[in-house]
Amino acid sequence: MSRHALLPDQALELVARRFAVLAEPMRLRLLQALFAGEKNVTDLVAATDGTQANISRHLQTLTAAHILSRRKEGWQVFYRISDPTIPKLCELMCGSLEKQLAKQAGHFDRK
Amino acid sequence: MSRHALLPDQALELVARRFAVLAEPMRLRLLQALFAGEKNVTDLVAATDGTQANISRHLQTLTAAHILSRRKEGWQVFYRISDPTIPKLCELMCGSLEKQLAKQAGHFDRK
DNA sequence: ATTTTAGATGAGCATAAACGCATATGCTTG
DNA sequence: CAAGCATATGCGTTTATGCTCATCTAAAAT
Repeated sequence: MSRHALLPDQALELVARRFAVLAEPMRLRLLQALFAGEKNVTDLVAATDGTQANISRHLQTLTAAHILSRRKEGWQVFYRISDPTIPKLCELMCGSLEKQLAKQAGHFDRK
Repeated sequence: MSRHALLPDQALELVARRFAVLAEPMRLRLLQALFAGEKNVTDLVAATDGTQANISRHLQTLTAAHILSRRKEGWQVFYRISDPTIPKLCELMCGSLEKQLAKQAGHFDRK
């Protein structure tokens, strides 16, 4: 058994779908806001400067992907990051991007 | 200075765009094929069971994102993974998915 | 030089998803 | 039970992107 068996099509579809959930600036803004901890929808709308309708949809998307979890309290709904690998994933991605940009920037500095 | 400053909109756009590149089953198939090492286009077409035109486009996308690098040798073009964080990223993502699916499966086992 | 083979690219179509607007649901309090 | 606030959702429009078919470029061989 190889350490990295090829994933079947169906699995790749799932992985791709999960990456796609992270491939939206507004959803990344929401995740950033939630890195600090649980927040309700109104706060998230304020923090991300989006419309209530749009934020609500994105929260649904993130929750359906089991990246966020919902908790109702009174008439408010609180969301928090439920998948601990998400922050690491974002950090890795940012690191990769930074290195790449630094290299491109180097093409200008270099004399 | 906080360890996790909020990224500005423009940066989030870049991060989202980079996630989007990984959010395609065919591109993931290509990456999987390339985990084993450098390959030319014909081999990649065979390995992924796609059309030549489509594979070529996806290779462009991955190269433009600085995830792959190109090397021409005679009339062949070889591609290889140039960003070492990509495998880690995929591994993390797969792990996250596995855990999630295992949890869902548990909802059936549990008596 | 012509042919052959590997790879890239342009045009058109189809699908998916994000956004805005309006409206609906659901708690909670008076 | 009525009114009000927090959140969700239906609908239509727009934009982005993947796929196919056909054509094009470039390198190699004859």
